[in-house]
Amino acid sequence: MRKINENEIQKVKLGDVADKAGVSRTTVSRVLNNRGYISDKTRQKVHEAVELLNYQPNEIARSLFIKKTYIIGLIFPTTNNPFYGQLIFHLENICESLGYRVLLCNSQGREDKEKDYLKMLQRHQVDGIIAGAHNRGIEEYNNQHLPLVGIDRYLSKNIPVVSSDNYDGGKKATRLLIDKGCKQIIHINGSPSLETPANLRREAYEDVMKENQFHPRTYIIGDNIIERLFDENPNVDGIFASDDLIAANVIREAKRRNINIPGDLKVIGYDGTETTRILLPELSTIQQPVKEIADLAIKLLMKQINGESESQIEWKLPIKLIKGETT
Amino acid sequence: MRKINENEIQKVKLGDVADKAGVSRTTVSRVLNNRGYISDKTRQKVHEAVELLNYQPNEIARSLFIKKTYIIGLIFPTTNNPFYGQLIFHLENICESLGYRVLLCNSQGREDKEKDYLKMLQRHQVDGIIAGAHNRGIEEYNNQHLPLVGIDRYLSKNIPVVSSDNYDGGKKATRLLIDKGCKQIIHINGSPSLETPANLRREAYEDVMKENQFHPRTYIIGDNIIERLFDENPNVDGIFASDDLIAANVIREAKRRNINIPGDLKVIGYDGTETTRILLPELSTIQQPVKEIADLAIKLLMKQINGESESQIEWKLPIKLIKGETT
DNA sequence: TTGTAGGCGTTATCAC
DNA sequence: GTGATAACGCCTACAA
Repeated sequence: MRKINENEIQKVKLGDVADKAGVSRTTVSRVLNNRGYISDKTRQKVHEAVELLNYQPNEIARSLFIKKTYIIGLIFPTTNNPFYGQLIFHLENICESLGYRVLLCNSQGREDKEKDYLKMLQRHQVDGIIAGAHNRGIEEYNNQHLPLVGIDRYLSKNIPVVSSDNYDGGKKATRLLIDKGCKQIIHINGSPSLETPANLRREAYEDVMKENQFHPRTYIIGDNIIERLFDENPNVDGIFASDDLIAANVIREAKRRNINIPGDLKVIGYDGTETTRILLPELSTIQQPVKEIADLAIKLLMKQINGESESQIEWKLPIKLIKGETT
Repeated sequence: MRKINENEIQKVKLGDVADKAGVSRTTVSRVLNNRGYISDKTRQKVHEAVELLNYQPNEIARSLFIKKTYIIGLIFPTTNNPFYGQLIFHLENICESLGYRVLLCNSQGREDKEKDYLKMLQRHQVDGIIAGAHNRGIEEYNNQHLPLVGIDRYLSKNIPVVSSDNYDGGKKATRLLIDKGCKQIIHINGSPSLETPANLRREAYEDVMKENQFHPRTYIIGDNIIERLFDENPNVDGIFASDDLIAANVIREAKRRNINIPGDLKVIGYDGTETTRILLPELSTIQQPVKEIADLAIKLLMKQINGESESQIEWKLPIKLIKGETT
């Protein structure tokens, strides 16, 4: 960069390199992009000029011309959550290794924000979007001629969804509680109206309960839900929470009520993120294969970006039961 | 968007809107950017055409012309960490409210990655960068004529740094342990060669220990550090960990060794993120004002972006001591 | 009040 | 091998 005057900074551009090297801009471009025939002498002159001026190509101008930004949009509720934090870490990581950058959007589970983000990402000409926000279906996703992948979230009819095997997770969690002798098992989950594959956790819970002649009872996350659960079910002896943070809250409330875990009450969560494993290692949980989910999501997105076809829509990755000390 | 053939999708552009509305591109641009005088009739015609074609301005082309992208680069070690996850959440949030988007970079504490990211962000013409990666000083930050702010991290001589009042935090943590009767207090911290304000936590610890005629002893994070600490200090009765995750690991190891907390050993962490408060609510800790840090960092960055001057370099925000059940 | 023309920094096509 | 030149989609003087 060189200063024009005290306030304005002028970036070095292709033409400056060309002038310095005594060649045309075309030649510089060719050298930098390894295209066509270039004499070694010219190539070297150009490289020297690039070094000397510390030239950085302007990706904006480049993107405009090649109609590709190498930017992927990520729409998730929030990075302030161990599961999404870990997932986004891997997504960004993989993108980086493929030469893509990542535009981050925290939708906070708000439909209006998600729609705005979707528009914004399109205006910025992202090459694709991976979304996992916990919203109801957003019709805007339907008519996008844009590479799209959902994680744990149905976006639209033909958009691939990657998730852990939620049904299997729900089954294993519920069975563990039953095997451990629980008689009154309650499930806590998000609103079933959010059309997410996580609903399968509830379905599995209900199926397994019925198979075993138990009465399923699901509490929907909301204000004071955990206190209410305990108040209304003084004999509850097993709780399957649909994520680890809820499980932690259950454990705290149980402690407050002097309910012994796992003696009087057994608790199992869902997610099994690295953060949870460190902060609450004793929690029994269903661990999602976060990295594998990220890998697959990117793979499916890249297929779309590269115009390759893929007919499978739903992808379920195996979960792992972690037996801790809370069951 | 309209299809040209089966495979190619052509985006709607300004010219298409102009044609549809029967005006020039200039006029459409003026309407959309609210510039100059436009008759109500024309304005309406344009808006109708925009609706009809579902036109989305191409921000890439726009950025190229106005030489501003409204994109901020964020360089942090990883979103897979409660503190950074929460911090990045707030940073993104505030940016969004100001009309800026965020390009996320997980440097993983690797100097090479951080340098690459820095170049990449410049090629993408970001309007500014906020970095908090845990690296040694990277000289590339010196010669950037680019708005820059560090969080808990000295980037370069004249780049503003925002952090919590680490010295005060270290002081309060150490004092709490002393007040609670601990005699052999050990501190665990990252490498002092990382030039981060977090070093002040150690300094404060050492100062307070000396003031009280105690012998300070700091363990540097590394392999099996916690086991070693316990092996080498069987009488340790107080541990001040420089973050909550380490504190959690200490607690786990103590449990494994049947050391009673807080009876035989008192533990205090640092950060006090929302995630920690949920997963490990009993932990005593020093809570950082994460949202305030984010607010201030963005404010300082925007000042630079808008060319306003600001002479203060170091900014320390007040922490809060949380007395839990581990002390 | 609206349109024409030129340029933002890069790349690709076509000459030479 | 290399160099003009015309895009990419948008915005803003300057004209009309």
